[in-house]
Amino acid sequence: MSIQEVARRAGVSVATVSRVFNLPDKVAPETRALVEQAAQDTGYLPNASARTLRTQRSRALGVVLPTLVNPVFAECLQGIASAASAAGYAIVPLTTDYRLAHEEQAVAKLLAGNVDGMILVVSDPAESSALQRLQALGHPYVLCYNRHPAHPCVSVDGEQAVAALVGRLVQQGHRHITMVSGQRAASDRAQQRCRGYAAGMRAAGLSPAPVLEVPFLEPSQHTLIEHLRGPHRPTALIGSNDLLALRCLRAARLAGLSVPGQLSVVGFDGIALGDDLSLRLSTITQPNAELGRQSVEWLLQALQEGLPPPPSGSRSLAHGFRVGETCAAPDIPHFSVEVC
Amino acid sequence: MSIQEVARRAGVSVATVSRVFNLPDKVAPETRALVEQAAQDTGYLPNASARTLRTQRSRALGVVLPTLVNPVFAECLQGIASAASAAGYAIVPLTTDYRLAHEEQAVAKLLAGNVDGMILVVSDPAESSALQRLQALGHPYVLCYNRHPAHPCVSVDGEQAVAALVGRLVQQGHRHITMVSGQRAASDRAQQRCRGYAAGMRAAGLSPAPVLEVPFLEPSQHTLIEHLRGPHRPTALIGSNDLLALRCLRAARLAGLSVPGQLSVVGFDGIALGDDLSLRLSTITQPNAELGRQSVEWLLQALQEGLPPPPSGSRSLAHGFRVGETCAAPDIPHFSVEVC
DNA sequence: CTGTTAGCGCGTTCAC
DNA sequence: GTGAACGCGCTAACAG
Repeated sequence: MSIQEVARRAGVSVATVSRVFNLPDKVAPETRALVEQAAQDTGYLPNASARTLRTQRSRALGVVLPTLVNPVFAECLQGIASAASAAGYAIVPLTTDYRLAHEEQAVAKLLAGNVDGMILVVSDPAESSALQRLQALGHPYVLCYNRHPAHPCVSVDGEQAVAALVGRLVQQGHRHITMVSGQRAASDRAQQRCRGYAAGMRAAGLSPAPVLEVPFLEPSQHTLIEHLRGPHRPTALIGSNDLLALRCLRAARLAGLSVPGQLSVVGFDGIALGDDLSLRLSTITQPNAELGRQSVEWLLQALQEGLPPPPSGSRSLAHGFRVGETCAAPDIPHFSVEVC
Repeated sequence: MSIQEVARRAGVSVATVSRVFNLPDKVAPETRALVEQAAQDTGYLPNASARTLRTQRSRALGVVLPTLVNPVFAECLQGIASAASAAGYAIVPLTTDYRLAHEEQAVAKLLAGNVDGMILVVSDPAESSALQRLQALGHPYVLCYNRHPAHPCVSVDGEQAVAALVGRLVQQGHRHITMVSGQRAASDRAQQRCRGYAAGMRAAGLSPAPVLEVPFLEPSQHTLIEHLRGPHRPTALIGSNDLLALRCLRAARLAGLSVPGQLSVVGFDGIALGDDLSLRLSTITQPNAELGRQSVEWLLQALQEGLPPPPSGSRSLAHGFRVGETCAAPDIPHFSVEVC
């Protein structure tokens, strides 16, 4: 079922068949009908590889993500997938499991795979050799979630969001707020959120506590519980992402603390699942699917214009705040008593 | 950076360059080194489309899933992705949003996209015209999660799993158990699980209650809460999937029932997130990533052998049971008193 | 409006 | 062990 066969059956040349599929109005209605009929009969579908080889466009986008197991990225990929699909593009996702080496491999594979462009979530744009390669090659790409002045990014300002959140918590009566993060410097996002925490605390006239680092990949509540039982027990915990916030909630329970009475917990990400929990997770929400969608749209637009998306076109999407049920004024402001 | 360029720089013919990449031992070590050097210098990567066009193999697998937002499928896709990647295959995922029409479109797109084979999760194999098409074409594919004698499937026996679960609940003292499902007949999986419920109840000498259908896509607790406040309040709820179970948990809270004291809740799927909740979700676990992995392996093996995976090769993977913290013996067996 | 033809980059016979 | 040449299926110039 090649174009040849269809041409033969329709009694026309291959060029005409090609036109019917690519420039339909350049062909007479009658012949077009003829060709379409023949195509129907044979179940003909233009061969993507041949078309790609000839046009040098694959209509495929590469996507590089840390993992699909974190719903944030699954939601984002869903946004990417539907936007791409709507535009007639296929996507080729590759996950890195947060490993730097995998980032490079992924980019190499996609480059060899003839994708027209790539959307990636890297752990840290500043450290990524894969990105340098892309940039050097002039290959079109957009970063998603990442923020860096030298790269085209679609992201949310996590620093400002967390700073604002801290202000909100302070206004609610919280004074002892701990930031909980995954492995230090694991990602630029985590770093930015931690910076926002520090900035927010200082803006409120409080001194930032050290960031509590917990192993993100293995599910260990140990560090958290210890911290919650320690002498400097906070009244609020900010999870650097929603998955960490969930872990905080569990740690609170294991430590015998009531939420949000004795301990408030707030996350960051706005995964859909958080809204369906027994206690709806309070969190800073990101428009995850929309981040993906806009990345696709920008990338496709750039492809059409023939040059890679410029860093100067980077955009920040607005975050939101889901009030939820895991955050409230502290029951007994046991520390603020001293302050007053 | 085509094969031509490399050949020129290495002072050999294109055929030799090709051999270096495909049949390395068919070329003299010295010339090979020469070519490899030239390839390094130019950053040459064999063009995937040209190779596909020539060999009629794309080394790409299509994947059709309902959605990525349900972690079950995200976990499965992760398994598919890593297995495929390890074998040197790319994947092209397409989501259907549980829409039958999208299933056909997805299959059509993948067919046109020259994938070597497909892995799909359809809503119901018996009703799927997309599958018929695949089968008629003799195109290699494997169903994942679905179960149907006429198709090659990698799945878990949900019917038996739920039946066993009911037995377990009864043994714990539960007599009034309600099955909670999404839109009726939404999927063969849901149907099988409901059958398992009925079978389990009858095996325990109890009469199955009508399945409680709740709108799965919109988050509405209304139906559930009403049921929990009704005269025939059950002591245990079985969610047809983990997301529904989470909703049950929330409904319990809104209805003022304690879990697992007044109400036990058990899910089905074993999503990773369930294990990280304040109350660890009790659930029937499926090896989601493994389901994906095995689908890939079977499919690739079949591709190598040159014929589509046969329905007779279908395999059931073992399920597990996560004890969790949302299921226990009923506090006050208020109904079973009458029974005794 | 339609047909002829030349490659896109590669793998694979065949000679040598 | 290596090279020359053909064709995978398609699109884009160019003729007509």
